[in-house]
Amino acid sequence: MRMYNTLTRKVEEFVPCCEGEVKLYTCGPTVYHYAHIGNLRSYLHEDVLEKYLKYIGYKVDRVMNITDVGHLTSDGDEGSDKMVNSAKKEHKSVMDIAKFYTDKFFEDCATLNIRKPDTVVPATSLIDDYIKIISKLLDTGYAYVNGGNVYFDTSKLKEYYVLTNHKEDDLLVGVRDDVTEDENKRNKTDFVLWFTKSKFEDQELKWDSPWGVGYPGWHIECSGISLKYLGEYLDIHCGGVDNIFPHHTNEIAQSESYIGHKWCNYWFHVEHLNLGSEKMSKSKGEVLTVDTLKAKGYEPLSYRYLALSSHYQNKLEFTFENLSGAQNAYLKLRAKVLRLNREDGEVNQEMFDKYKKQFMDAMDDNFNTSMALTTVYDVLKADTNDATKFHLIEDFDRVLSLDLTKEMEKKTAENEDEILKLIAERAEAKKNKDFATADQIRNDLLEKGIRLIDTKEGTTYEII
RNA sequence: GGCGCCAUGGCCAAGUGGUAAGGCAGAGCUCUGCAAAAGCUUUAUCCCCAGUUCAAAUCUGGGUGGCGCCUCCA
Repeated sequence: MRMYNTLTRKVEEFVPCCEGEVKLYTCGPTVYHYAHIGNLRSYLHEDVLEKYLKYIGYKVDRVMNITDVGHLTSDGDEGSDKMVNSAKKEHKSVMDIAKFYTDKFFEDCATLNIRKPDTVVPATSLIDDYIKIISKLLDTGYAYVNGGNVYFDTSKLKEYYVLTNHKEDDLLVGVRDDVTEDENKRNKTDFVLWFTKSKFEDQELKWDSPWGVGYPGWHIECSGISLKYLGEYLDIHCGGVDNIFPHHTNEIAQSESYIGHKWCNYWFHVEHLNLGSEKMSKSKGEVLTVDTLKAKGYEPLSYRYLALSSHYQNKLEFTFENLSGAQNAYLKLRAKVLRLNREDGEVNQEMFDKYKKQFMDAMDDNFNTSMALTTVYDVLKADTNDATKFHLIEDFDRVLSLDLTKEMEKKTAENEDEILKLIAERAEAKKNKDFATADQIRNDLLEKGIRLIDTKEGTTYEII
């Protein structure tokens, strides 16, 4: 399997630290608002990554954090915590907010068939571990205390910008108007490990520490959680591209300074979903979520199909027009698969192996999900029996998770008897060449949201 | 200002040196009372200019356009 590694900026063969096992860490959500579909694009591709690793036989140990503390609106002294802001706005406690949005996040993931990692760790659960790491960084000279906060000293590193090509002199600090520069930093790339200069009014988010009552900086949690649950050697660390700098860069700085050797070998980053004209202003509280898609009548897995149809390293343009196209394609594909007669004979092993190889070649090539999807279409067109096709697609769906072989839920109308009676009346009318009556029945039902479908086997209906 | 990404038919999107996958939409045909569904058929020289090469969408240089990051964001 070959994958792009942000660390080396190359596509390279994946070799885990321990044979047959993969240690995978995912930067999880910050739970002070709903996850929008752009957030979910990352988790969706990470889900494919995890499932494909398992598909090719690895034992995968995956950990995800839940950021329920320490995300500041600004890194300077004026900062306030987003969790606290959210809680204030919604008149709830911080922990209530965190729980509400965490549950909602995993509910949305489930809707998109994104598997919940085995280990999910709230950032607030490991404060002692962060303190231990920070203490050692202070002891070894990688950190310093100034103005009440503990900072990481980036000048102590041989190389700080391991994930990007930045040069320190070129970095603009405070490039955004709403960010104030922290005067306590020795170097402009230094970052906070522990805050005590807090203006929080809410006591729930403060902990005692050797440096005073405060709270951890927002990079330390990922280092702490990962080191605790996955050990000192990590295989793959994933996240969205926007995490590359500064979050992941700082994680590497902290973790490697703490453990004293290389920490993570592969960095997997998912590009952004471009909301473009559909962009909804977060400040107005209009976030484009899975629920938004549902409310607009979309089948949520259409979004998964849309995401899989493009490469995770490319930006994906989201418009409802694109989603509609994906939905058409998805529903047609699913119907096609369900029409296969899975019992029509033995699986042709030669064909099975041939297409499985095609699928794996696509996925092995830096997760070319678009080609993998094309393989599904190739299977449907292949010169073999339905049983073989069905079992191939069922096999691929362990990774794609598009429910391709799952029976669609047949929605039964409450007044089904009545509808069936009308269908029979219409059939009778058609038989008598009374097409006016037949069409009248069909149109009447259509107005009530029932569409009739004529097939060779007779007429059925669907609820629109 | 710095770093980086991208540019393929109406739309989405593969392909990264050997002569343009696939899907959606559209069109035509078959089937059908009509329609729907289904099936078949069908639609491009790859932003521009120059270069390297027997051969370039694919490599190099220069443009143009779009986008991201540079202490909120996946």
